[in-house]
Amino acid sequence: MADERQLTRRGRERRDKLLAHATSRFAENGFHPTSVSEIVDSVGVGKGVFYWYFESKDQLLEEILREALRSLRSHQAAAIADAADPLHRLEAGIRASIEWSVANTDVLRLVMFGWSEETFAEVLRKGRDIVVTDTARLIEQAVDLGQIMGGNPTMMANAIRAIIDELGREYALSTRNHATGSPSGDAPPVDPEMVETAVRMCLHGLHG
Amino acid sequence: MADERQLTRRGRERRDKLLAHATSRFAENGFHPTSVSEIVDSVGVGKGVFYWYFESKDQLLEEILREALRSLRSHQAAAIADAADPLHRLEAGIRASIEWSVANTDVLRLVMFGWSEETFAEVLRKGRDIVVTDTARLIEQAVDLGQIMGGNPTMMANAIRAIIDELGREYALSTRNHATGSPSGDAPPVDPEMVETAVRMCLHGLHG
DNA sequence: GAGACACTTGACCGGTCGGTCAAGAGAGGT
DNA sequence: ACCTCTCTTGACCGACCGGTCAAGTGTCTC
Repeated sequence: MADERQLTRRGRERRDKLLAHATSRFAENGFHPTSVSEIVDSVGVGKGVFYWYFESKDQLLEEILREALRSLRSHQAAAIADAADPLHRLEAGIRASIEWSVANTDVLRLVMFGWSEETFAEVLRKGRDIVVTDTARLIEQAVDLGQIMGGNPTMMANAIRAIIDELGREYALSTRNHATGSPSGDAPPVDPEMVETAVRMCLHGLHG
Repeated sequence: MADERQLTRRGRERRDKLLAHATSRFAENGFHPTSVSEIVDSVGVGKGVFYWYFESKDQLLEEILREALRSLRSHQAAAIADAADPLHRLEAGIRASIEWSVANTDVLRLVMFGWSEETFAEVLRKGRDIVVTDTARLIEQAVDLGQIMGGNPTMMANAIRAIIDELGREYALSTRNHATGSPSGDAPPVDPEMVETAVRMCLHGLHG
């Protein structure tokens, strides 16, 4: 598929359906073990359709990863809009990120995979840097206001992202309950204790 | 290869060499894109040799992952032996884990991959649970002694492991400098600021 | 030197996979 | 009715991959 094709509404719907099914199949079986034939079969179309909408299997995954970043950031942006000061914005961002992680466990698995191959790791690095920069900026502001102690903002932001990613995963990858079959958005329950622990660890560490 | 074969010294050396080369090739190219032929070629032996020492490509990766856990735990155990109280043991364990991560960036990439496929994720879950339980026990002890605030020890332990894993990765996966070519143990420099940030985030969070 | 056993070789096999393409089908516009 | 452009089909292809195996070679023991 060329960079940008003129899609009709029917076309856009097909494309989205392929994206959704691919995400769910990849998450369940792994990227390489899932063949393109498997994806198109699960949607019920011929193989050519896939290559009408996507350049290649790799490019499809790259798009899934990029779209995930876009979705996460917009979720964060919406969440921190109301908060007044940097510290509260940080906390709101943390909560929003956890919510997003729990709601997108499929994508989290793909992110894990992505880090294991250079092609995708490059995409993820760029995305990660953007999110970390966002957070680091908030940390700097909070430091300037004397709300928290100083330090290397980038590293601190990375630590926060780490907690979010991994605590989210505790409920995402540990149990094997990612979307079985069709990608129906079954809102998973967010464990409040987990969220509070994550927030507390980000803000106060072990000393609570 | 059967469960346990009687290996001569030469045999054990061959096996180790295959393990090391496989780890480095997997980390550089990804697990699936790296063929068994590529591995044996890089060692300079015939393909049959691989299947003399390992049951399958999958079983090889499982062994790499299990061995990684063993190595990490023994590194941790050695580090916390001297520390007197639980809190200092925690800190020593954190430092040891970061050192290990930075010294084993190749394996870290494989761990990322492992989470993306059920077969390997199962192995990783077991390993992760062991490490988390170790840490959670220390946290409980520290809480009992009033050294830190209470909470869900398992979740807190997960948060700590998260920080370690990810901050370690900042220097492992972000830059593309994993062992190029033969797996020569080139001790990488550990950034002291990174270690201190990680320790501080684990203990005190953003509030420093 | 003969036998036993650890190890090595590399051609070979069945199967799968990503990707192509010639041939059309649908749908809108005029 | 006819053209155009989006979309769909599915057989087909070349490449490659994990794994096998019959036929060896090296090395130790007695």
